[in-house]
Amino acid sequence: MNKQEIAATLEAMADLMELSEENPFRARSFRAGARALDGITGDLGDLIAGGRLREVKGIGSALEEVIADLWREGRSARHEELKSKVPPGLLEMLQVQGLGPKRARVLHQKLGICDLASLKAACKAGKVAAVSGFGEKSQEKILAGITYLGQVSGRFLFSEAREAARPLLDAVRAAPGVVRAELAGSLRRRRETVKDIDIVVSSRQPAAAMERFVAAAGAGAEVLARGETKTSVRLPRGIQADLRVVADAEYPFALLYFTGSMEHNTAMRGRAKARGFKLNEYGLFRVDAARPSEEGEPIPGLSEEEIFRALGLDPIPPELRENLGEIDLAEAHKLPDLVEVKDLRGIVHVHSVASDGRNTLEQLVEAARARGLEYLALSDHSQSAGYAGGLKEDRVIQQHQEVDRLNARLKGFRIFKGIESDIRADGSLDYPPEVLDRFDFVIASVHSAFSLSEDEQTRRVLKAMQDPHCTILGHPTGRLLLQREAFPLRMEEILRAAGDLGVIVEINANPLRLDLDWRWGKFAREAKVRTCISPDAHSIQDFDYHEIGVGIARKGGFPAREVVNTYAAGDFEKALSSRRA
DNA sequence: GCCGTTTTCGGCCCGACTGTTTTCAGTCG
Repeated sequence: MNKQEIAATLEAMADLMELSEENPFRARSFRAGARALDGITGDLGDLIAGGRLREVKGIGSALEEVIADLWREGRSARHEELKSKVPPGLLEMLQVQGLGPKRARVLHQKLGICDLASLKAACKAGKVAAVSGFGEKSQEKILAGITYLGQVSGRFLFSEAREAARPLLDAVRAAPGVVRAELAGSLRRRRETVKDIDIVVSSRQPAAAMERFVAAAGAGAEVLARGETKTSVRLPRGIQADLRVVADAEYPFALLYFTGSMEHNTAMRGRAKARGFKLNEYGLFRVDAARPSEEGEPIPGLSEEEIFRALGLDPIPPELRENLGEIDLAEAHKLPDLVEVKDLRGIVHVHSVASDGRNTLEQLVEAARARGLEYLALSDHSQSAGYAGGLKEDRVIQQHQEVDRLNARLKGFRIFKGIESDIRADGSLDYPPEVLDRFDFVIASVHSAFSLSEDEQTRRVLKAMQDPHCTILGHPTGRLLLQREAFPLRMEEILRAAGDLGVIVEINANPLRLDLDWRWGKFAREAKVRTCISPDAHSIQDFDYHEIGVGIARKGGFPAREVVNTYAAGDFEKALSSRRA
């Protein structure tokens, strides 16, 4: 098994432990172990062989043994034993919202329910409502949860979620009594995909804010919960949106709490506790050591930044609040500088209607200018991308004439002539050299043969980068998980080669972003890789993906030595040409 | 099961909401 598979197995084992009513803290340890495994840099095999796995915080002797077994044998006796105690279908039942291990177990014992299918049948037959501890409402909720599971995979693209969130946030901000309101959660952290929309608001009239929120969600939305401080709705397109209302004095604490990942928050609370505080979404309290059970003295008037400082930390930007090492960096005053929206000068990797984009070149230029950008690096699909209306040579020439006309007319804005050239299965680019010579830059991307082995895929990409025309390596770790465009690649090798060759590597909407940042960050810095933040935009709306790169790429070298689209147009052009020189 | 500027034993983040109860357990984030 590889590292990811082992982590997933540990999570499954934790579920199984909860289903079989083992010590809940043991289950928690397995979950922590899965996360710890995820955060390991370097080769897991080396750690295991060297007997150094136990040095990883959160992994002790029991987990070490299980992980080593899974790594070497692909199985663990402990896992087999757990599985033998629990019917396999019970695991999938935990995915149903509102159904946890305790109640899943009750249903199994009382009704013999052992999977989603039998659960659905029992609900329809009204048997679930008759079980003690359940009722009509529970039964309905479970049924709705099963239906929902079948409809939605559960995660949404950043741009889609942000678009859905905007009217909700606007409506809440306009509600009477509202002081402050902001997006929180994974949207504020700018994850490429998010599970739900979180909005935090401070208001003197909570009910009014809830009212506006529900109204803005529209008639097609389903209200999932509505209390005094929290309202949850499911929007018609399936995204859940949560609104939390707090008093204004509590706002920074609520924003902090609802922005961080669960792991980050847990770590922050643990840190607060270790320092004699209690941290929750309402405040930071100084705990009296003599009377630890009492509420404690709240520390008034802190901003979000000051909360970090009170805990001995530099303020951690939302994009980093994932508990992947940022707390240690903040303590050591070593947080990296992040690229901000205002740092971006140009937009790279954009498709127009000439291939499979939805906007004309003029529209794209206007949208880029409206965002204050100074240049646009145009890259329609190349000729072998028949599925996407890729450009044959004659259309390339035609497009270049159009770009020349526009550039002559535009003041203070520049369009660069590029192409997203398919990397063929054999690693070659799909135009002859004399055509590739016509472009200011060439993005080489994989769009086919995703099922090649990691070894074959790596060799293929390495070969494409050898071509002197290759300026930029397009979305090297797969474009989007949701579009199933992902492929295995040995990233360290790729980054090293890119550094040596002067090839710019795209960072764009990418489910492996954190791997790039944290796990390979040190390596990439050593390899001196240049990157560009790319939205791989197929429409003006996709420009939002540009902002996913914000907070990722580091100024002056983490993970990249340079982020080329933070440069002015002239320097960007030099960065492009430095490859061919 | 893991961990230790409280501890090698005894803790382990914490609060809201729901549905089912008549004071609370389960679930979620």
